[in-house]
Amino acid sequence: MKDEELYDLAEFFKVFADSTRIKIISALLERELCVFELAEIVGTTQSAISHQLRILKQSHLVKFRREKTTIYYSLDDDHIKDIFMKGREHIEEISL
Amino acid sequence: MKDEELYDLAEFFKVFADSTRIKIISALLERELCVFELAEIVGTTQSAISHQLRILKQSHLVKFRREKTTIYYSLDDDHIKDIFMKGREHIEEISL
DNA sequence: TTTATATGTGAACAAATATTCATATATAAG
DNA sequence: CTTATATATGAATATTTGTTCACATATAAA
Repeated sequence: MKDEELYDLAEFFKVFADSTRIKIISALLERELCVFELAEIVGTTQSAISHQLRILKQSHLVKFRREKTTIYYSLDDDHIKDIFMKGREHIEEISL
Repeated sequence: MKDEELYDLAEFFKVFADSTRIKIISALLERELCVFELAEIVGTTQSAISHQLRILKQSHLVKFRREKTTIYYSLDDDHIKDIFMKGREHIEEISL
């Protein structure tokens, strides 16, 4: 595998490697949510969420739809859930 | 899911989120390797590899066995390969 | 015990990154 | 056009993190 591909792969995993973003992903596993709701659930500011959503969009982890002034975000891809779950499994197993 | 679990999950993904470590993981998908070999393959110093291997050990991503003065590292868990592969699939799909 | 080889580690520096704050933009309603 | 609401963004700051360098440790052979 080429160095460049491996670099991109590391960049991709960086997106999961932050607790704010992983909380956003976790919340979106349940249902689509707007920025305001995400801020409440995650427990941070609207601005912080918006910054992180930009990263999640750029990495194609979330998609969104607009409804009047509200923008609803949801997970873009089934791989996201798969990877999230595999991570959970690993953590469960090592803590047995 | 609890905040603490989500925090741990983000910590876990941080391990994949660095190009040196992902190169180490990629190399170990093929076969077990010693520190010196890893340094050559990855293209960095023995010290840098050793530092990163410590992180990989702490996260239970690699295991090792000693043979005289040489220490051979290998992947510890099938989840590692699964997660690696899912990441690859995602990247392939978004670049189509 | 001395020497050689392989690996581990602490401190320091540089680079990357998340949040905060203030402000900007976008959409819809009046 | 003005106002209200929801979201986005730029700059600054603080924190985290990876590598380098020098040195320490571990194992085995002489």
